[in-house]
Amino acid sequence: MRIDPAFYASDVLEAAPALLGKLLCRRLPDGTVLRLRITETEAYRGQDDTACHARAGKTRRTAVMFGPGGFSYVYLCYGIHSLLNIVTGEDGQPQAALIRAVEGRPGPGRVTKALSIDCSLNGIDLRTSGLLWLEDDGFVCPSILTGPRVGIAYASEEDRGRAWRFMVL
DNA sequence: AAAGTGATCATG
DNA sequence: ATGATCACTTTG
Repeated sequence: MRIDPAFYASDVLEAAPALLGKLLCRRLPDGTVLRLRITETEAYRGQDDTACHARAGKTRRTAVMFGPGGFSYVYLCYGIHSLLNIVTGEDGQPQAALIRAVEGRPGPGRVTKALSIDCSLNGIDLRTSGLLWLEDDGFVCPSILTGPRVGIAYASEEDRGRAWRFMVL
C-alpha cells in the first residue's frame, strides 16, 4: 500500500532513515510497474545546511524543495545523471532525502537509470501520481548504518561532518 | 586519476 | 552571452 501521506510532512532527519526498506515504485510508459526497495538515503536539510541545494535560497531548480513534503525533486548532476530526491517537511522548509541506492542498484545515478527517471519527473506528487510513488509492504530493516554524506566537499566542515547518510546493512 | 556531460545560476 | 560549478559513473 502507498505510504501514509502524513509521512512526508515529517522532518527529513526522521524521514530519510524511515525511507529505508520502503518500495520505490515506477510505472513505465509501456505500463510496466517496477518496485525496488530503498537501501540508502541522505538528508539535505534547510538553508542553513551548506550541502543542501536550497542553501542559496529559492531558485527555479530548487523551488519544489521549498514546498510541502510529498513531491519528487529530480535534477541533473554532472551533465549525465538524474538524481531523485523525496521532498519532506512542512511547506516553507526546504528539505529532501536523496535516494542513493535501491536493492541491487548502488548509486543514485543507477537508481534513476534503473527506473527510467529523468528531469521530466521533477515535481511529481508522490501521494497521487500513477507514474512515481512509494509503498510500504511492512518490511522492517534489521539494522541501519549512518555515516557522513557523499560528494559535498564544498560544504562547511561542520556540515560535512554530519552523519546524515543512512543505509541498510 | 580523470574524463565525460549539460542544466543551472551568478556575472556582465 | 559566458563561465564555474556540480548530491556521479566509467574507464584506464
